Amino acid sequence: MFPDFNIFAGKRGKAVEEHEISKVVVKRLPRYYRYLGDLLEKKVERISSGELSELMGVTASQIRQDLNNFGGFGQQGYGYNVKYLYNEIGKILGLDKVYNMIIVGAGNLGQALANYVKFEKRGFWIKGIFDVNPKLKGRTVRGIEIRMTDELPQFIREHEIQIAALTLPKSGAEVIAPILVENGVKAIWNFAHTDLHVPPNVIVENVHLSESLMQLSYNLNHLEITDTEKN
Amino acid sequence: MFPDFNIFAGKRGKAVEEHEISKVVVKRLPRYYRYLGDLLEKKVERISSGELSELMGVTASQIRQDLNNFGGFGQQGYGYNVKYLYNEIGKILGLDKVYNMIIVGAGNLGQALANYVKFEKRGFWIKGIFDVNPKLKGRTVRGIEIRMTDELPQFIREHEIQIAALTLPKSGAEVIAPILVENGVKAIWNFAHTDLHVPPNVIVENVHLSESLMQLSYNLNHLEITDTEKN
DNA sequence: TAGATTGTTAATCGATTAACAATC
DNA sequence: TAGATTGTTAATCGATTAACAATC
Repeated sequence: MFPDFNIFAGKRGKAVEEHEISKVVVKRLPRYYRYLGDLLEKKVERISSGELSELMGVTASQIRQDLNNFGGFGQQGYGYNVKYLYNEIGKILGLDKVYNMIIVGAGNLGQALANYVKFEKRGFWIKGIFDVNPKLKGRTVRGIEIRMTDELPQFIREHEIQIAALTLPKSGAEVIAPILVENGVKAIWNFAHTDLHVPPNVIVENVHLSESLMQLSYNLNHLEITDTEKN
Repeated sequence: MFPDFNIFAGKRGKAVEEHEISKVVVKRLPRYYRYLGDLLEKKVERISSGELSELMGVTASQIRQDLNNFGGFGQQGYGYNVKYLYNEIGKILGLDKVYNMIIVGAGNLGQALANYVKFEKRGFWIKGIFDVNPKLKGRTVRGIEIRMTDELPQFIREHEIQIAALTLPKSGAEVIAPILVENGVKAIWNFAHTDLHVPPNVIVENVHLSESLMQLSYNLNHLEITDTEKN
């Protein structure tokens, strides 16, 4: 009754042409990916933008617009094949590839990242952990030896590291970032409380935890009047 | 030569009236706060929207528009007094208050948060750490004892906990969230890979690390053509 | 085929930038 | 006062939502 899965395979040709995708769309893709992954686990085969919109609390229009930035993944009268769409978004996000990654800063946060096994499942391989503190030298986290930061240049080159997570204090991060870039790191996942200055061909993705907590605190203090009055 | 600092004190009256501030403005406030804090440390007394815009890489217009959502903090011909503006944004963000906080999930990430001393400096006091794993019972992190989650209801009530950081796996987080809410927690800092469903008067601030890494990976794979061709 | 739902265009809404009069 | 810079209005730009023809 519903069209065969294979018909989807041919559709991708359409999407090849490149155009700049807005940041806000890119930000929503991982969430689509997560919901589709959950649906896949529940053995859901197909879903319409309407159903997905209800599930995710966004408009169906937005879902269709977002997806059509990358090509026509759906089918009129049918909706979207969950598995196919999941895989396609995975490819768009670059999750079909493998990345060599290091963690610089072996404190609690760095170790938390190192221990987060799921990253490796998604193709992000942690090849090394570095710190400035000589006391940590030689210790291991999940089998990965902690090295000193003076070994960084050689290590990055030898292991073709593309991604570095920076879980150091501000001052350390600012010293280390240029070293990473000089030796070929293409993307920095920055947990330090500072805006790193890097060449335009290097990606910086910031995770500013204290800023996130401040947003929470703002919202806690600015609940809708009707709610604050209830108390 | 420049007007006395005290003249600023009277300006706040203007800002009292309430209107809904857009999410994107609120998101920028902590960054302003960070830059102003840095300027303060450098003993900078005053700054114009033009100078700040250059420092931060945003337009002066945006800075002035953002600030004027909350009132007139500047002075024509002078600019903004750094210390005053820093304090005012702090108040807007609710950083002049004190919050009782717990961490639920004593894994690496939970411990990383517990060890992050700066939160306490900003008024976020960590009163307890909880986990489901009985092996962790009684251990301490930075002097704070790890308790079992069945103690949560009583603890939240007794210590008037307003904020809970959820550093548990998805399934645990979904079970714990309603318990937190029932017992009076007003805001959840959610690190679990799931969208929590809570009543509208409860704040949820999400930190989805894997989604952040996916954004990085997207950007790594979609650099400007000119850059990718260079290689 | 008829019904459902996409892909896409057009309308609306909101956010950013520009411009400038007000004013310190 | 004259110069500088804000606060704010108006213009532009971009993102979201609505609507519907295309089509499976």
